[in-house]
Amino acid sequence: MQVAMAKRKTTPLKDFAPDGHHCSLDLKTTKLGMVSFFQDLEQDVLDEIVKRFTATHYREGDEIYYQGDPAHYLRVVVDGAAKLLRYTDEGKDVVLDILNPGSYFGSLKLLGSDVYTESAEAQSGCCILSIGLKDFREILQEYPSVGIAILEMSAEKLRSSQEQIKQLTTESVETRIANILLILTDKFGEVKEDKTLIQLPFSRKDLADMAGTTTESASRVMSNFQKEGIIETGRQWVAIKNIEMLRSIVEH
Amino acid sequence: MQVAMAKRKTTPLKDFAPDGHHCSLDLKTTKLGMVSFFQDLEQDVLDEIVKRFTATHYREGDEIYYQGDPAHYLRVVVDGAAKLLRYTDEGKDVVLDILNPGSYFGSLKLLGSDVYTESAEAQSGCCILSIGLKDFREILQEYPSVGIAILEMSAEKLRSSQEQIKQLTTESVETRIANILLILTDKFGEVKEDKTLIQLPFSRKDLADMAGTTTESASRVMSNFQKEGIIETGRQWVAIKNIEMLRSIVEH
DNA sequence: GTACTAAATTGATCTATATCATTTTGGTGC
DNA sequence: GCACCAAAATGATATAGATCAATTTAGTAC
Repeated sequence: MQVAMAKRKTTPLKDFAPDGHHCSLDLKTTKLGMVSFFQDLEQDVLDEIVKRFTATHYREGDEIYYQGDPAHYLRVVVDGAAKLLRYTDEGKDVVLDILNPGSYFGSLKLLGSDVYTESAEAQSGCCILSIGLKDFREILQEYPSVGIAILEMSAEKLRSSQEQIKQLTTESVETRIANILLILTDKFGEVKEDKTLIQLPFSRKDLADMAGTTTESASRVMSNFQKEGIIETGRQWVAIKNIEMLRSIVEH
Repeated sequence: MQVAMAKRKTTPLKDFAPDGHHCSLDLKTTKLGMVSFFQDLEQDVLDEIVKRFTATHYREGDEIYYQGDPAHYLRVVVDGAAKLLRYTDEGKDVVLDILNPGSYFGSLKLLGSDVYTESAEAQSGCCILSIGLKDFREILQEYPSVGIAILEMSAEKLRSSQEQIKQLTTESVETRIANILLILTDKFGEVKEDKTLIQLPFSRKDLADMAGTTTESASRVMSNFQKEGIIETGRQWVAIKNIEMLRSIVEH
């Protein structure tokens, strides 16, 4: 698709899960097995469970669900990235998380009904598996280990959300952004020769909405980081050149 | 204990769960039944489960556990209030939550070992039940409904934590404080003649650490609220006189 | 290569809130 | 009633980061 021979600078991001892409059953199984709450299961059990999931492909920017919608599904990212956000009345978006393959999201309201409290959107082209909550409840009852694993994952989510609260109330914008870059490197980093490319289309606005600041402030911080040789960046992409310096900004 | 006959102004807070107080078995059972993850169980099953919990009484200010400690217990507040917080290196505390009776806290790390990522402290004199994680795991395996209930409670915690993130990044200090007052009224409000007393000792510093601001700013906001007749307040206590005005501050 | 456009940058203010420094006061113990 | 003291309030000032307003530029399409 990309006739890469120009020396002209184009986006270094790969065009993953592009249009017309289809999530194969194989991919489904492999990826679902990766998700930690299924990782203890036998292969044949896993195969059975996979059948109960439906795969859907989304293009970058597609809405997966919208806050306020009735919540009937639990979802798992198998390829690409999804973003969880809250829109506020004043039009200020808050990005709660960017999910990498293996992460679950959606609802866990197994009894009674519920409504999504956040929206989900395809950050890149992505494949998402979904399962109805009734089906998932059956799985839980059959395989208690799944329940225990998901309980821990959800505790982990709470923890990282609390960490975010701490950061917002105690750290400067620069520190918060440095921290976000580290987290994204962990989740989406792809090591190139002399740098680590964050394999994810994301703009200054995304970054600002994650850090709880404005695009302008995010831009200023990123400009400085680039001047200091810590990162290399273009439109919608960032590569980390000196992760140690980022760490030292966050540490202290 | 309190020879209440003076017209002198004293703290309107009750001296609940005072020194030497002892949590009775009855209290344990009643209160534990209230906790939503046990509320579906039969009485005799509940009785069995209660036996596996240990009750401990803490005095106001006591440390329940400290961040970094190995995490072996799941706990439930049965009386009084406990505070979850993170201490930062620079000495800025962040209050993550104030827990009322019926709330659980501590660890849910059922496999492997873990370390507390926050500290817990008795906000008032309080009774706390605790159960070892191994025991709790057995309960989970025996009663799947408990697992499902706790999964939902933990999803709910995540949600309120995300709401906090939204507030921190989009709302003013005044709005955040108004919101905290509403939440505390919900959890600890006790209706008096013309006002609702928040039955909980908590200082401007606690409030500031909850709102992600400074004691001075919190104090200024509270002074204004008092001038406008929205609240009545003294040392370590607040009563709400006009909850509608608080709501309207938060709404818009 | 040229034209085009949304993303990103940069600069000049403005402002909410932090910070620093006192003073005042609520509540207790005597 | 009076003394005491930490909590709370208040005032003056500083500042990080928001806001407003242009430019510049990266990347795409042709």
